[in-house]
Order: sequence, then C-alpha cells, then structure tokens
Amino acid sequence: MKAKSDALRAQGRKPGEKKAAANGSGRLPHAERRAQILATSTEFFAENGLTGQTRRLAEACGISQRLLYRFFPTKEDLLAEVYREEILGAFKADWFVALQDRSQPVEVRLERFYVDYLDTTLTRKWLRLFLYASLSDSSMAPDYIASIVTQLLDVIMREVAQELDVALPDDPDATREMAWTLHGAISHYAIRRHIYKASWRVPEDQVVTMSVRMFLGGFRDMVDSHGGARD
Amino acid sequence: MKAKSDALRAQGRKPGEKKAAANGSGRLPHAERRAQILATSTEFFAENGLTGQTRRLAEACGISQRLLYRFFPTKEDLLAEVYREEILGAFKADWFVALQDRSQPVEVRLERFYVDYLDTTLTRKWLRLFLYASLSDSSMAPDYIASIVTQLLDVIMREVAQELDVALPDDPDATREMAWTLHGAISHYAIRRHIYKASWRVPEDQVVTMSVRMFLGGFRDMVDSHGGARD
DNA sequence: CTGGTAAGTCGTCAATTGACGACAACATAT
DNA sequence: ATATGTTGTCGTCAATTGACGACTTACCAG
Repeated sequence: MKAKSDALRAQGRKPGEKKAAANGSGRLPHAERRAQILATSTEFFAENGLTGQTRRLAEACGISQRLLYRFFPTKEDLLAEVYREEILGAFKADWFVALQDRSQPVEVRLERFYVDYLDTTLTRKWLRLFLYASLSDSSMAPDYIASIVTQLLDVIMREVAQELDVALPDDPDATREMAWTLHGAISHYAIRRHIYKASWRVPEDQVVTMSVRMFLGGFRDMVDSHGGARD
Repeated sequence: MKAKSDALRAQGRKPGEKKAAANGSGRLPHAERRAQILATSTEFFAENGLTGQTRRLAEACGISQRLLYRFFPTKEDLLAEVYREEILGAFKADWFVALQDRSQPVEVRLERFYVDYLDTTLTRKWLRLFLYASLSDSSMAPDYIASIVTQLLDVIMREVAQELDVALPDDPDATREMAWTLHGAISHYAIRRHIYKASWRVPEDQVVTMSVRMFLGGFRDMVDSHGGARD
C-alpha cells in the first residue's frame, strides 16, 4: 500500500504528464478522457473487430479497464457511440453541392468527389468498422447510410445524364444500379486496399480517373441497353 | 441409462437415419461425419464469424462439443480446413477456357462468366467467410486467390483489347486496375447483396449486363486516358 | 453372444471476459 | 490544511469458452 504510493511518487512526474504510459496522459477532465477513449476505441475496434476485449482496449487507452465503465455503461453502448461518431459522421453535406455545380464538367466533378470520398469516408478505419458492423447482423442502423448513398447516386446519374444528354430509365432502382457500377468499383478498390491489403501499386487518383472515364464512356451504351430506347 | 437406450430403440429408426435431430443423423462413419461437420462449420462460421463458439457449432451439427475434437485437434485447424475447402475450392478452371473462346463475342463471354462467377464464388457463404478471414489479419493464404484473380483479369483485358482492337498499356498493374473497374463493380454488387443486405430489386443478370456494357463501352476511353496514346 | 473397436457423451479444468463494489489519489475552493 | 467531489485503480464475481480425460453406447466379426 505505502510502497506503491512511494513508487508512484518516486517517479519524479510533473503534473499533467505523469504516467509514462502509451496514451493515457494521466488525469484528464471528463470530456477529454471520453473523447480520447472514443478515438482509441475507433482504432481498436477497427483493427480487432467488435469482439475486441475491453481489457486490451483499456490497455490501448493507457487506463484501467474499470475506468471505461465510468464513461460507458456497457460495451454495447461504447460500440454504438463509436458507430455514431465515426461511421455516420463521415459524410460531407457539400458533396451534394459540388456534384451539382454545372460550371464544371461532370468528369471533373466526379473525379474530385471520388478522390475526396476515398480520403474522407473510404478510409481503413471507416471501412473496417463498417464491414465488421455489417457482418455482425446487429445492423446498427445502416439505413441512414443507405439513404445518403442513394441520394448521391441519384445526383450523379442526373448530372451525367444531363451533360451527356441521355434519357434515364423510369425505374429508379435500375438507374441507381447503374450508378453503382462506378460507385461500387471505387468502393471495392478501397476494400482491396484496406481489407485485402492489395492494390497499392497504382496511385489513387489514377484509379479514380480510370473509373470515371470508363463510366462516362460507357454511360450511353449502358443506359440504352436497359430496356431498349425510351424516347 | 436403460431408459435412454429404450427411447432410441423405440423410434423405429432404420440404420443410417436414426436420430431425428436437426442435423446429426446419429452415428456416422468417420468420413461422413467429418464431411458433415465441415459443411455445417462453413455455414456456421460464415454466419457467426470466425469467433463463433464451438459449443454452438456442435449444437448446429447435432453432436456434442467434445466430438468436434475427435476430428480436428483445435478450432484453428477446423477453420483452416474450412477455408481450404470452401474458399480456395470455389474457382473453376474452365473459366479460363470459356473466356478465351473467340468463337463467341467477348460481351457474351463476359456476361456468362460473371453470371457464373456470382453463382459459384460470390455467394453469401463464400463472401462472408472471405471477409471475416480477411478482416482478422490471420491472412489464411490469400495469395493463392490473388494469383487466380490476377490471371482472370489479365485474360479479360487481353480478350477485350483484342476484340476492340485497342493497344493495352505496358504497365501490367495499370492494366489490371482497369479490369478491376468491372470485376470490382460485380464484386461490390455481391457484397451489397450478401453483406449489406441490399440491392435485391434489380435481377442479377441485368446488373451483369449493365456492368459489362459499361465496361466495353468505356474501354477505349479508359485505356486512352491512361498515359496518352501508345503506338 | 461375445469381445473388440470406433462413435459418441458427460463433466470438468483453466483461461478469458464483461461488469462492478470498494477503495486510493488528486485537485480545488474555502 | 481540510473538506469534497472527481479521477482513477485493485481485486473479484459470474458467465463463457477452448480443450480434454474418462466413460458409455452402438456396430460388427467370429
């Protein structure tokens, strides 16, 4: 008891950065500690899966396991919070604005959007968390994301069809599925990089350029093939 | 003791299908039981992840947990075996033949191949197992798969370039990345269906048709954009 | 029937893991 | 300093989980 106390005292720590531990620069106010736990948890669960243990997480945070439970009543709650912050917070509202800025060619708009999308949303952290969450059926409200992506796809199709002067099919599901040929190609590229750990040899913007080119080049053929010509 | 035996006997079972339990039709020879365990394990781990518990697996098999360890010394070994059988065994050699059958238009070849590929390889079972394995860094020899897919991509690019009379870039990595725009779009479609549980509204062959059309239609633009014209 | 062998189960052990009560260390206002 | 509330840790409990020894039950040859 006394020995322990002495040992701590003997380390010559200054206030504010006592414990030499990896992360947990000792004694933080509530909000900061909570933020630090959330940030570390994101990394931790992204790497170790949602079944990662609270003891190892606490270790990664540089705090005791018990302290986690001062901030989150249960591991489920912590996971839900991580999901809300990191998964749902990764979409930018101004993408919708930029994609519809017709002062720029749609090819430029698409390239810029997808380069940004890859850097902002389709990161290693985001992808791994999202896949872990999707696999464990505990569908943590993927509907919100589905809704956002659907709107993105609709905007993209509308803008491309306008610039290429192509009439879109009536069926909105089929139309979205067409946008998915581009969106899916980019998404799968990110999966290859971050999950399968491959595809690092061709630079990212080149991949985006290629995908967009192919999409625009094949757009008319794809739409025409859908159900024959439609006015 | 005696009661149990009598109960079994009283069920009027014929040899080979005694126990009415869910799966484990009581008392099988070694090879059959092993095969049944492997088949059930595939389903089980695909649904529950590689961290699924052996007790529940045994339950799904209709046998006692202890019996699992008569066939596989450890859970790791069982997982490795499942991976070998179900993941690595999902590729057909004759795809390479069919894709290079120049008596058919490349569009037809691609459509047939991808419809078959979706049914054979990109199934729910396969995809979920592959993603779980890829996420848990325990990279269970993904190099073999990467090699097969790379060869598929090379064949596809060669065949399309030949039919469209387009010269491919020198850089094989860039060339493969182009094929990934099609292969990735199809793969991501399967992921949407089986992992995200979406995209069931447009029939599968229609999606394949759309993707192939767009690929072929945009092929020349994509190749030309790569580093300017080449020869 | 009988003995032997393979198929199958029961109960248990040791390690893990989520959760939490009780206690110690620290800061700050008075 | 001393009171007070907050930050943080220790140790532990109950449930889980991989693994396995010891035992029981079914099948088959002779």
